[in-house]
Amino acid sequence: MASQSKVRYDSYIQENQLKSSKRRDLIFEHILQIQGHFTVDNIYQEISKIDRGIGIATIYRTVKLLVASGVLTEQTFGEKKGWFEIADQKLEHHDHMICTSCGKIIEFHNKVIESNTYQIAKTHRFIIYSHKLEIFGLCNTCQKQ
Amino acid sequence: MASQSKVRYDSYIQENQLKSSKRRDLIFEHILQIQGHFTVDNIYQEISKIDRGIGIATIYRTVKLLVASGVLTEQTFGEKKGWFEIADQKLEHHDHMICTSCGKIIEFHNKVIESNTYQIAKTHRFIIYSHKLEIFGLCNTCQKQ
DNA sequence: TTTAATTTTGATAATAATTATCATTATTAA
DNA sequence: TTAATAATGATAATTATTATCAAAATTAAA
Repeated sequence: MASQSKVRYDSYIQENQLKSSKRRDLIFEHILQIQGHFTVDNIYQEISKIDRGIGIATIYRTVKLLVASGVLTEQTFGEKKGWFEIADQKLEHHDHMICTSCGKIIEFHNKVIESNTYQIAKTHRFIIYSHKLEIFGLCNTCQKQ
Repeated sequence: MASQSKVRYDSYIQENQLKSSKRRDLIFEHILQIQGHFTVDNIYQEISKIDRGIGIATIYRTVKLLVASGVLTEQTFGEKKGWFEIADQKLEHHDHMICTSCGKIIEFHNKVIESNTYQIAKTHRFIIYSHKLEIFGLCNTCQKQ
């Protein structure tokens, strides 16, 4: 259900006494359809086709709002720009394997890594807000070429 | 021993038929003294005090060379700029816990996480070049405030 | 040790991603 | 319908980084 994102989006707007707007709603709806990871520019290119006059600043503002409201999470994947994706719908966290040759991103989840991550934080009396494991290397397809 | 870095530095220069230079050597020697993580600007500020006329472009170039030669590794720590540190001298990889309040970086190593990382890559027939686990949150000191 | 080829350098322009500014437009509650 | 305030697009500003280029430094050869 996409409704978890919707609740987060609506609540955030309500709780911060923001006003609604057609363009922000359009961006939100569009992002919900996206599978996988994307950049601000990706969305800007796509939405520009539908809504001719939209400015990139609005995309930046909306994506920032969606991160603040918990709808999206941001990563850098070692690059110096933001990559976004829909926040985990379930409670299960996932990590990423990034192919440095073709850019493919493979998601995975590992319970052992997960529990050890929490364990090590506890040892250091560290409160976890978020965590990410990134593996860079060659995917199976690229190895063959 | 700092000699592992020295070997890497010298070999890289030799193998790429580069010329030696006083300023590059100065930056290299200076970086070897640094404990922990730093940015290009950190080094630029410090070296400027010793060598008045050095340009920031030379720092960028040298740091890039040091990464290419394996003396340094680069991370982003979720920010959109590069953070550097001396590459692991031992074979043991380490990860980072970053306090989002004070910026403190705690290093740690966990064998179970490590082996599971390699295991999951194997499952996906993925060849690992590098990997990094970052934990963001509140350090013990900041929790008390 | 002069020369010639090549690399390194600093200054600065260019680029990329993002944020800030500001006048105009849209939304909403009264 | 209006008054207050938020949202928007255009664009300037900012930050981190890379590219360009003429001058200086280095090195190998004569």
